[in-house]
Amino acid sequence: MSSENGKPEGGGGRGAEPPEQLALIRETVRKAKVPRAKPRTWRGAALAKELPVARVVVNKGVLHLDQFFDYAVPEELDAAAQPGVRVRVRFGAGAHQVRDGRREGGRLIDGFLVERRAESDYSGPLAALADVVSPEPVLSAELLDLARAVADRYAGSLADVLQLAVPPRNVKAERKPSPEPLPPPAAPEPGTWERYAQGPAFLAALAGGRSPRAVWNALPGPYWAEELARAVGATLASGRGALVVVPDGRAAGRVDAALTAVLGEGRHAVLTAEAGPEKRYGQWLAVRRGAVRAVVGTRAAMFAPVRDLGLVAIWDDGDSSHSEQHAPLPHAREVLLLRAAHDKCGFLLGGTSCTVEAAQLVETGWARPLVAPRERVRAAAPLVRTVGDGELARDEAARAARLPSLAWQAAREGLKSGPVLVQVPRRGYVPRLACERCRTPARCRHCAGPLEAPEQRELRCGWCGRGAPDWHCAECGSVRLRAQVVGARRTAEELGRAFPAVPVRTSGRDHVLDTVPGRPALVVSTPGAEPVAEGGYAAALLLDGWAMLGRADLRAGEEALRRWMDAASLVRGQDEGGTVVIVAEPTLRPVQALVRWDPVGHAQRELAERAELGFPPVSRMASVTGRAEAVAAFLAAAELPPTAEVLGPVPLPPPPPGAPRRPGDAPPGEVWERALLRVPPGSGAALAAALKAAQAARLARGGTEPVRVRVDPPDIG
DNA sequence: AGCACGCCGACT
DNA sequence: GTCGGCGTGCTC
Repeated sequence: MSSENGKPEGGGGRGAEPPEQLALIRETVRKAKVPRAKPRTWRGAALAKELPVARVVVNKGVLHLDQFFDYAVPEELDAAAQPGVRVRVRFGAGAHQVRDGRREGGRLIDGFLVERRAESDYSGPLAALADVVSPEPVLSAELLDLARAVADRYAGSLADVLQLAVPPRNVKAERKPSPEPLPPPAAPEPGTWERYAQGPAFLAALAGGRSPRAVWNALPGPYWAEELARAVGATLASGRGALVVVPDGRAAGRVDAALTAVLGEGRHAVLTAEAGPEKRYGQWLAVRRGAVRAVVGTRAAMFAPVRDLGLVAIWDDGDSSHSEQHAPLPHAREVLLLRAAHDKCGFLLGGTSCTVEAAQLVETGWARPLVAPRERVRAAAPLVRTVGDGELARDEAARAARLPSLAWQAAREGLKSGPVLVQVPRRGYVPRLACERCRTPARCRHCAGPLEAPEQRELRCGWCGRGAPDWHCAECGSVRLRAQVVGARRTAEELGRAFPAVPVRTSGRDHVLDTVPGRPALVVSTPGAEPVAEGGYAAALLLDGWAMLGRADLRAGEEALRRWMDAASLVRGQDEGGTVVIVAEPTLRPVQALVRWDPVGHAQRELAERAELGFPPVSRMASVTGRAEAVAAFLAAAELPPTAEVLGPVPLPPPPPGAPRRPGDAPPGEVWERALLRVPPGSGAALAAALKAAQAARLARGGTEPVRVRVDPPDIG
């Protein structure tokens, strides 16, 4: 909403006074009334005759420079200096230095020209544009507005968002002409959208040029990609463009194939990191130039400059890859929501599971549910059976072989008719070790970190990396270790031994399989890496129940359910005998939701609970982290909205050494604190603005001490 | 973050 | 007088 165009306050007037009287009078008058300046440059080089002022956003992410700067347009750059082009300008203190009649000082930096104007409201003399990098107008007014809105939403700077939104230039790609745009296709048939009560109506609305908004709970099975493609096709048929954001390259590949099947070649672009910079920029340019009207891609594609947007869609919004890793850490779902609101276009949020945010969109009435009738869900979903602690304890076979007998049974049955999926906890190759006799976890003598035996090699500490060749149990003195958590490879080995006639395949972090054939096989995978099986899996064993629910995180339940459902969706429906066995307490809410195949109900209950407790997404939160004094000083200086509540600050546990540093983590050896700020619905923008202002003021005063501000912090206890 | 300006103390 | 310390503020 708040578009602070140009300078926030007229801080001008006390620049170097011009020598001659007339100018002095003009200057005085201007100070008293509306400040306006004709572009004067230092050596009076010839300027563009029309609109000689260029408003520029400089490519510096620093918050206190988050404003436009005006430059004079020299005559020779007049034609090229169009809104949206990349420019180079002199920027920085000392830019007013005049030596030998030439302006020096100020470094050359990149920026975007956002507007040509007749006058500047800056009172000092304007520097001239140094160069127009390329005539390609990469920053449209729409993209600028979107970037501004995202920056405001996340208390970040426009330049930071633009860095995410506009890919780096590639000369070769820019020189190549984009293909000719094709006329709109005919609207596709609803196809498998018929399975959803409102499915055909949703497509018809898109094809008819309207902008329906839906939260779509997808039936398990492989049709979601094609359904997304049909929604895109319907939008194209209305003469508008469409954008689909998916969590990873695999999903992008599936939607890509589906789009080709539904629309034919040449109608869509794929924007993922996998293509090289030239190809990627070429695709991006084809979209910007209007040569291609449909886009599928991973999170960076959320900013894709699709012309005349009719639909934005996101698949599996609970996947953490939808969170951007660069400042200001925006989330694809929120960016697409901003686009849908601003462009008044259609919106489709789909997934097998359901996030609390998705449930909220339906609850507030902003989006309509797009769901299949209950009996259809029941038939399409596999039969889910649970193995709880009680059963596990009574189960001789489980204790002996680390797998409950129900799981053995399901595997044996399933393998008669097809592949069986085994979902095991992450970090499969590095099992946690414990004393074989008394089960005391094996810890490092120096730092108490967990000991590991990576790939059967020597024992060492997982935190500090020191070797532990002479380990013995501190409790009982035993020198023998056992794996406490059975890793993917170990499970694979054991299952392989149990079913010697069946091939075992693994899929995990560094080796992800895309598909497996429909023949009997054991497919061992970590969450998120499950390959699709031809014809669906006959059964799945979800062995990581305890691990997923053990995390102390607001989202632990939702996240566990999502990963289970993503795996279970690859299993045949119960009408075809598909079975899932999950090792987890059947009384737990997410486990029940899986058994009943009711992710929407689960999300609704979570939402109600969060509303009651004042948790996001009902309230909006932000975190402020840094050293204790820095956080305290920041909070004292910030003029927070009256509705804001400050929680903490509390010490932030230092991440274990060796763990990958994430944004907001303390540097090694420092103890940081974190304060959480909370505002009720409707005050999110005010909170972000206050935080941004406080951070800008701090940085402008030369604050070098790091204080990290994050809107929508993930994993809050 | 740079980088220049400004207002204080010690020097040829 | 003049050089240079670094504290403060600005960048079109």
